[in-house]
Amino acid sequence: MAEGTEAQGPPGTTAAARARPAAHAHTGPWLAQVLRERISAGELPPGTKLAEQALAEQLDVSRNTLREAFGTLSAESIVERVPNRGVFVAKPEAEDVREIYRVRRMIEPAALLWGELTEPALAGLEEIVGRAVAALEAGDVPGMADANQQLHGAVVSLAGSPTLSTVMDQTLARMRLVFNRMSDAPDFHTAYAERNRDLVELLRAGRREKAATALRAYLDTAEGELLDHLRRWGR
Amino acid sequence: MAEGTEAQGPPGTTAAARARPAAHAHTGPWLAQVLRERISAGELPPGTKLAEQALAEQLDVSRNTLREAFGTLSAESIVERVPNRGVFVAKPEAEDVREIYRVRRMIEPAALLWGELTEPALAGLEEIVGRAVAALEAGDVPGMADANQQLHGAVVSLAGSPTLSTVMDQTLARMRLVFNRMSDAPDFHTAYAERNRDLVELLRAGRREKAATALRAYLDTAEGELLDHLRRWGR
DNA sequence: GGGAGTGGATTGTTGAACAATCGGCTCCCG
DNA sequence: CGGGAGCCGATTGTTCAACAATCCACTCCC
Repeated sequence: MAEGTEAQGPPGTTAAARARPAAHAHTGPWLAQVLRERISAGELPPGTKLAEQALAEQLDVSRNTLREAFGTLSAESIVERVPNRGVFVAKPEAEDVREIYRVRRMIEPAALLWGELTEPALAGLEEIVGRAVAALEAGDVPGMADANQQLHGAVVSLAGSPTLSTVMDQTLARMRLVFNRMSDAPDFHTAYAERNRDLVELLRAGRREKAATALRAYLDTAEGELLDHLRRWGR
Repeated sequence: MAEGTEAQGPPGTTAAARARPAAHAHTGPWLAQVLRERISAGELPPGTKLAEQALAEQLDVSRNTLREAFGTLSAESIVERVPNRGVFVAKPEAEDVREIYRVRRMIEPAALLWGELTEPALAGLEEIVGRAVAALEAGDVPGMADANQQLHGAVVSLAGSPTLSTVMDQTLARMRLVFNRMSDAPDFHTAYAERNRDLVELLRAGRREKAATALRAYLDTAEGELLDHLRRWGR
């Protein structure tokens, strides 16, 4: 998994320089996306220092442009900026986990209660649940994690609000950081596939309040387990 | 209200250069804040083009630093960046108003339903309502607008989540842009002071579901009126 | 009168320079 | 031998100046 999917390549004509959208258009956002992917993928684990000069020449962009990308990522809490010290890949603590779940406990049930339950949206949710169950039976843990995140993202998208979907995406990115912190990630998602299925069935039946309540309980226990594992395993 | 509160002054020794936090620490965020205030205050009305070179020398910062501030503001949807064309003060259209209310209709009632109703929080809400009523009786329209925004911000802060509070702050900033678009702002807020009072009373009585439902209805009508006025007066 | 072509202005990006600050090292002193 | 003050190198924060790419408006030609 080292080549092919990753858009490696800066503007210049040097080393690994290919597949960049265009020379004179948005290198900043492109760069931010590259870093996002590398961080989510687990290389650049939490706590890693991102030195400006080194990274700039490795990615073959100017220090200025790299700085712009840092600004974006720091606004997303994916990266932490310490004045005069540098930027580091965010290293979520217990408080960060609590904040993540505070957000999720608000916007996910809200979307269930008040979002627009169109037929295609419901079908989409069921499709995702199907994939999660398939991954479960195949023992494909990363696949389950993926499907799980997609499901919760799809739930929020019921609200029909790009703003809230963005917030949820960023929150899920922070979740990935939390998982990256725990080197031995137990199969957190195994137990949740079933819960997700029940959730979508409640939605299909139109029982929104019940679904919202169940989701809140679900998020409560998930937060608790995560905090436990963080206490025991996370440094 | 032209001097004293505004932190005018860049790094150099030139013209209006005073009261800057520190030379070698965060001019970017400081600059973003200056622009935010100028935009919210109504100078730099929606649609204004923010030319890099002109603004840079007027504020006595480098074009690079100004660019960083633009990045921040564009992430907040306060400013719109058009590639190779420049940045403009955001000019909210009907769709933007709908998006604003989609967000508010989710997170405000959610905070009412599931936020933590501490005694000091309730007292804070009541205090804001008091100020709004006072402003109403004094005919102080800007004061009412202020209190109104503060109230809704305080509602969301019941969720206890910095992330959601930030989202709400940015959403309220976009609301201010909408009002700035409508040169003849009628007394939108007059009718809402009373509704706000009822809302807080319901909360005090512990009737959260009722409060949430009322707030959603409130937001619906507010959105409708805003869209009407935008159709008739906007542009 | 309408459309292609051209010139000027503005943005996107880079590179290098300098000041400020931090961390670690050495050296001195008790 | 231990501990703290002071210095040095490395990194970050900010600015300046240059160049390429793009767009807008104007002119000119048909």
